[in-house]
Amino acid sequence: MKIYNTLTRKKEEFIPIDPKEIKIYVCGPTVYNYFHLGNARPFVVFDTLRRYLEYKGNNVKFVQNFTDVDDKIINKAREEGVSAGEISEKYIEEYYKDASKLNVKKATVHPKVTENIPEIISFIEKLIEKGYAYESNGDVYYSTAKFEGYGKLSGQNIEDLEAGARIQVGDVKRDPMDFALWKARKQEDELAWESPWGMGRPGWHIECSVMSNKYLGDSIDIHAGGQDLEFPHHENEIAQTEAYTGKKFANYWMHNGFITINKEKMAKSKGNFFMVRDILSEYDGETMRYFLLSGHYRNPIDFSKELMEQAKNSLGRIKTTKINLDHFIENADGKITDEEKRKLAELKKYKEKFEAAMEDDLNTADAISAIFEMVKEINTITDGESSKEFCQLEREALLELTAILGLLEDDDKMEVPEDVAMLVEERQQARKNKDFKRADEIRDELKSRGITLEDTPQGIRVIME
RNA sequence: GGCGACAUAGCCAAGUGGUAAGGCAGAGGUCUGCAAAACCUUUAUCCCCGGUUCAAAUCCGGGUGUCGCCUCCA
Repeated sequence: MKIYNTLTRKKEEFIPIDPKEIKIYVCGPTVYNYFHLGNARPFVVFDTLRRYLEYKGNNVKFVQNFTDVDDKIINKAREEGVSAGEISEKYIEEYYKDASKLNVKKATVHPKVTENIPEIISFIEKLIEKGYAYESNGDVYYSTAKFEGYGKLSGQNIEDLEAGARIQVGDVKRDPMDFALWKARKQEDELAWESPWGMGRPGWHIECSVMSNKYLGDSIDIHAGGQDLEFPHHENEIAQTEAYTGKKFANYWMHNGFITINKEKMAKSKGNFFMVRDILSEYDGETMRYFLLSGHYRNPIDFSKELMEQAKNSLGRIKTTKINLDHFIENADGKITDEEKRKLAELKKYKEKFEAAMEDDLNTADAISAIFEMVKEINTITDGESSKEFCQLEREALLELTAILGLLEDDDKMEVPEDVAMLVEERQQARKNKDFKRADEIRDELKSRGITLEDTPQGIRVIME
């Protein structure tokens, strides 16, 4: 598989450090609110990466943290008059709910900052010992000038960054580019822990270095996150971890592009964001997931209602094929014929195209096109005459691919309610008696309840939303 | 000021040297009591200029436009 590596700005063949266990770290959410669609993109994209690697037979250790110590959490707790812990616990729960709607699997480990304070403290102590960090008034700062490779991920150099002059120069820092590893407590009600430098809490960047190191070891295969984390967050992680271990931190750095609205980045600070929770009231999670995978992960995707409608209709085409197969399977019989075996073998070419696309830096847009080609083929070669076994095998072939993208997993077939079944029966009688007026009435009535009736040569089909 | 990304049909979107995938929407048709679904047909020389090459959407140079990072941010 080829992966575009931000570190080298090139697509590179992916070679795991230990083929028996691929190690991936993805920066997770700060849990002070529901997450918005922009936050959702890396969750979905890298979940898809994980699914593909697992589909190819790999064992993947996937770590995604929860940042449960942060100014924003503390502020929210103050606003609501509850503890920071209550806020973070609540939104961790809500994260799982929304993530599950998006078919994002749980990580192998979801570590929290609050559970790793001793590790963070000893990590910082070692950085001080090695001369990469210094204490100042109860804070601890990382000395960027000490780390030779600083800027290698983002292509920046310290002089240019300083010239940017957007960084606050404080008395406490020796250099404007230095960043906090540990922050002294400023108010009594702040979340704080005992440390060699007094009461305080970890800075933002150190947590990912520590948790990645603790759960995945000194060197990992892939570190991923949104493009906006490239600098300074990931740059700082490299500086911390490599200073600490003396080894290369991550071999591959992957960054997803932004979700935009009217071409502008969706961000909480801009106020132009849509919570996944809110979008779910209008579109299901799979539609959102499809939407997020319909373009290449490194390109921006513009969010709008119109595009969500397109996504819904597109995904609907794939779903319909599955529903059609289900219907054939229910009404068909028999073993696969030789002719059908030949046709089934033809479907392999779409699987090959799908894999080739995924191998090429996770090109989900191209992979989806392979699914559509397969869908068309299945629609063409399947009818009421097809054997049951053939239909079942086609269904498997289709769902094998959609599962890699985390789509078509909502398989909860709803039971047709008694009253609906009776209306359907009445309509069938009406049609038999050529009372099409009554038949259409019933169909319209059910339609208004979100139930679609379709007459097929194999009998009536009831589709419920 | 420094660093970077993008520009393909009405819309979305692949394609990084060999003559434009796929989807949505639209139009026409087949099928159907009518619908739906499905199938068939139909819609582009790839922002502009110049260069390299037998050959460029694809490489190089220059422009124009849009966006992002450098500050919390996925």
